[in-house]
Amino acid sequence: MPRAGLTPAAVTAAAADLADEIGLTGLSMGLVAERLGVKTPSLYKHVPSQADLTHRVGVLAMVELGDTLRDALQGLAGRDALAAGAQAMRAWVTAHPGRYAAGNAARSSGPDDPLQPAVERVLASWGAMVHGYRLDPRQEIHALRMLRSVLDGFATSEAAGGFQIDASVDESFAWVIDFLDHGLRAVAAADAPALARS
Amino acid sequence: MPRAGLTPAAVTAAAADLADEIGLTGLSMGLVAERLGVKTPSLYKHVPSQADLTHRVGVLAMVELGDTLRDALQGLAGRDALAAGAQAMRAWVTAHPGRYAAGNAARSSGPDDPLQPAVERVLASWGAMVHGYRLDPRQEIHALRMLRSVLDGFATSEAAGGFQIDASVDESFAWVIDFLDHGLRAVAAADAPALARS
DNA sequence: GGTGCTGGCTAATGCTGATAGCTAAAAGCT
DNA sequence: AGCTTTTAGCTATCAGCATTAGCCAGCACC
Repeated sequence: MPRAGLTPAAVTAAAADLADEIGLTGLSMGLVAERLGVKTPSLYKHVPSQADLTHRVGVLAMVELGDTLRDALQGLAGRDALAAGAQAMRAWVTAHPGRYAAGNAARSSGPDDPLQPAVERVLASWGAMVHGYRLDPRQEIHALRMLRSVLDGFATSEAAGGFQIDASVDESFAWVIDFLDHGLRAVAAADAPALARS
Repeated sequence: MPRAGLTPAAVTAAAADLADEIGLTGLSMGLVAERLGVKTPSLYKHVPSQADLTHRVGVLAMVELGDTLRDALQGLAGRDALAAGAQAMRAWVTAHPGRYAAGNAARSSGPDDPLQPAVERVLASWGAMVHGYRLDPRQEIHALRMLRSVLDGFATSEAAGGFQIDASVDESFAWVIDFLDHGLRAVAAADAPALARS
């Protein structure tokens, strides 16, 4: 019997794919093993536990989301960056709901946990989207938290099938981006005099 | 040995309390039984399965959240309603994270599922908050979805300990409410001429 | 005060995560 | 090539939790 040639990364990737297909809660070691053409105990040669595996899926999710956002924001600022980043985030979460759920559920479990930098990269992208509006620095953190809340809430609600009413979700999303853009521009404009005075 | 006098509602309440304390994922039939001073199999005389129990917790959550929002919005409109409703929602979710998680995870499982009306009551409260701004009716659904996204995203992120940076979450929340209020008023003002014209 | 329902119990099953120990495939060395 | 060492995958097994079966005592109602 030839070897399957698994690696921790391969196991994580299979688990992530499976999580996207059947949901994070439905994930089991048996299904991951079956997907890889291997018996369940073999997985433990590459991954210490199921908890660790889902943690790895969460890290993978944040790394991929960070890459996606970075690519989407290349060379853009202001409204363009907001629209592109938000759309990229929504599309990625819609395509990878299981991964995203794992990423949200993951908590940092040590000083050299790769989750930390991955999350920071995502936050940095959102920060860049906000920073393009040149707000009062003291307000940036609030705007960042709002942006995060909106994007996460929208993506999560959509992925969970929460938008039942018969109205285009695409249209709603565009409306939300528009709303945020106008609002952020208004905040920036209101700050400008104060900054000029100081 | 005297009887414990359990009911489906009592079991659900115990499960909800436990979910708030240890998290929805940590919930187990054994812990619920222990909390009630009973052995595990006894629970099945009142609840058909664990899946059904968590579903009941989700329904309870939506009913309670609906009541909370209805109470908070009594006699308020516009900015006051927005602020009161948002604060009430945030406080309730922070106090009952396990219930809320169950409510979000619950999917309607039949035509006469009490989850449906409970969710609709919550949506109706959010709808009332939005309706107070007198938007173009075609935009209300988008505003409602945005409001839902923001509130859900903010509460979820806070409950998950996602706001790590050393800045007041209270302050951020107040800022967000302010942002939404100004934005919604701007949208209403932009619509007003169009409505007058028609 | 008997009778039927019903809520709680103990015992047992099945599934899933996880460990122990074996074997054979790969990798390295001479 | 042939020998040794490492290690990936296997079978067998255990442990924990959800769930079911079947028994028995408390309580309601006559």
